[in-house]
Amino acid sequence: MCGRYALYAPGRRIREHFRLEDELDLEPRYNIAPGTHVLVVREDSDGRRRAGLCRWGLIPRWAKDPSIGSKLINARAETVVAKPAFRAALRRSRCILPASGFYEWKIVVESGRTLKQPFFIRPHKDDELFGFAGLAECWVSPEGEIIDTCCILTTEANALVKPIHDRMPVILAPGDYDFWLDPGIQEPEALRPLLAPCPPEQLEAYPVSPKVNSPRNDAPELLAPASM
DNA sequence: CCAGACGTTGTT
DNA sequence: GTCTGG
DNA sequence: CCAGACGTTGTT
DNA sequence: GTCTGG
Repeated sequence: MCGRYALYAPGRRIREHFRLEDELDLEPRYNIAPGTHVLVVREDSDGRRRAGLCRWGLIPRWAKDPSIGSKLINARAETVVAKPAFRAALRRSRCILPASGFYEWKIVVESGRTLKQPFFIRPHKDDELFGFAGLAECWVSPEGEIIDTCCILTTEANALVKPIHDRMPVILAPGDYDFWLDPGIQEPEALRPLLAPCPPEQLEAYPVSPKVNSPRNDAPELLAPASM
């Protein structure tokens, strides 16, 4: 799955990679957790790519209780087409979440004790960026409060991630960004081929300190390789 | 038909 | 144990 | 994902 | 809003 990630690339790099119209000024983040505001790339009505912020945790339009958002942080690519909670967003409101890397926890049973060892998974190529496939939805509370929300699609783990965890985020090929964001594509089955696990050669993984467990710890040292 | 859920992950 | 918040 | 709270009443 | 279960 994808329940924690990082985005520390300079705004200039993010802009280049995602071909954004506007300047970006972002603080680097090493520990992005659900429930917080995250950067999303969308296509506006003029076909231009725009960056925005959404709360991570999708709240469907029809929800009366926004706390459902804390459960809808991921959508399974294999079943997303059929799920009422994601159906509308998949048709009309796809987005991409820029990332410098993501965390997965490996369950390690050692002398009878169960430990969860966090790993950081990043592009194998230095300075590269990930674009996670995402869905967005705008929720309006009964009092009229507007909340932009999003979630991240997940898929089966590829060969590199599998020893750590059996799920991983959908990492789009840059050549697929346009198609994924195109609001004209309303036939969800046409999007299927984009949602495969990315090639393992594009990734590298290494263990990091359990300091990352604490969602409020956002220090750059979280990226430091740790021994297991 | 209406009522009630609508999700993923991991663990048992 | 289970839900909420970050 | 993990961490941390999880409740009501009455009083300040 | 839309699907599932009764």
